[in-house]
Amino acid sequence: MRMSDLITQEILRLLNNSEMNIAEIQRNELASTIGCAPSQINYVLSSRFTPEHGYIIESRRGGGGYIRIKRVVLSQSSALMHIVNSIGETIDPMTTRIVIENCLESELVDSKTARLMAAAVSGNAMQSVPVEFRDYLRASVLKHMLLSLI
Amino acid sequence: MRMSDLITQEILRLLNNSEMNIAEIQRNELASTIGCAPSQINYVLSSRFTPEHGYIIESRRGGGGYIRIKRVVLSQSSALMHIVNSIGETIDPMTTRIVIENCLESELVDSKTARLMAAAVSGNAMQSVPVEFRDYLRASVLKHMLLSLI
DNA sequence: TGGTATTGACTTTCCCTGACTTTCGTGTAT
DNA sequence: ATACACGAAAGTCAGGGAAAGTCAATACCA
Repeated sequence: MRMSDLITQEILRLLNNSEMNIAEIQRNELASTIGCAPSQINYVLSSRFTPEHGYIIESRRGGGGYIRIKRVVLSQSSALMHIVNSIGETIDPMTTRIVIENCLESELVDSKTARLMAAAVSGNAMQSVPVEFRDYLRASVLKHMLLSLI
Repeated sequence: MRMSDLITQEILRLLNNSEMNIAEIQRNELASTIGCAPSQINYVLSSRFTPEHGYIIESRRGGGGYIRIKRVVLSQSSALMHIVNSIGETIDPMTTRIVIENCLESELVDSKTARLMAAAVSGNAMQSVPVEFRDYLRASVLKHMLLSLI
């Protein structure tokens, strides 16, 4: 059994025990009970509990710090998941516009949210990064925004 | 529960009990009822009740001294404009978090919108662009999103 | 042999305290 | 009245400890 699997298992166990689908851990504590390097926890989180996998992570450093893993529950959100999964590594402005309009028409988002997302990935907003990165960036930002709605 | 959270809670309670959005405390007294060093109060004030967060502090030393915390309420659009203007060419992740939390606390945006914006400018979303561009990008995206709300 | 795991060193963020400083009000001597 | 002393607040700052984050190097497979 690999360590990363043990960690994954433990986090899933915590999530299943939680009504709210929230697991809150202390990194060092979990690392020592499992017996691995603390940073291994980060590896597992960033490789298996990403937004694409349907999880949201938030954390806090310092005394009394924590890492909170939220599992996203699939319901109406499966449609959003589907859209997210349909977006590849990159996306051009035109397709982006279409995706957002589709979300609006299918009432997955309201018009205010649609405008917000459009603003976030607009050409203007991205002028500060070189052209060759923009399609990657747009895809990533768009996906993260959509997942945050779940 | 961390001390800083207790202090924060107490100040917010006082603010909510006040018609005028003003909380007046005596530093040493509050510190001793909560059970912390007096300077801890200053820490909390300077880390969580800053103008950035929408608060104004005034105080007086000596006998009968006090600390007065005022919560500022602005009209929505002017508050948003103010925030946008306060964001420079670049913005780091921590400040970003504060700005978004501030918007949330002052009810300029709802929690869903806050999450969306946070997702859009998250480190994860920006991993596709080189580090040296990220602070510029974050500032630009954030400002565009906020302006879209007006 | 190329992707996945794992580690450890280093960094950053956050919390908390205590020693010291500054400011303010008040009482007192002149 | 004036000046001064003293006590009672709040302010500042350096430092230490506790936690999480990052990253590059290495080890381990299929």
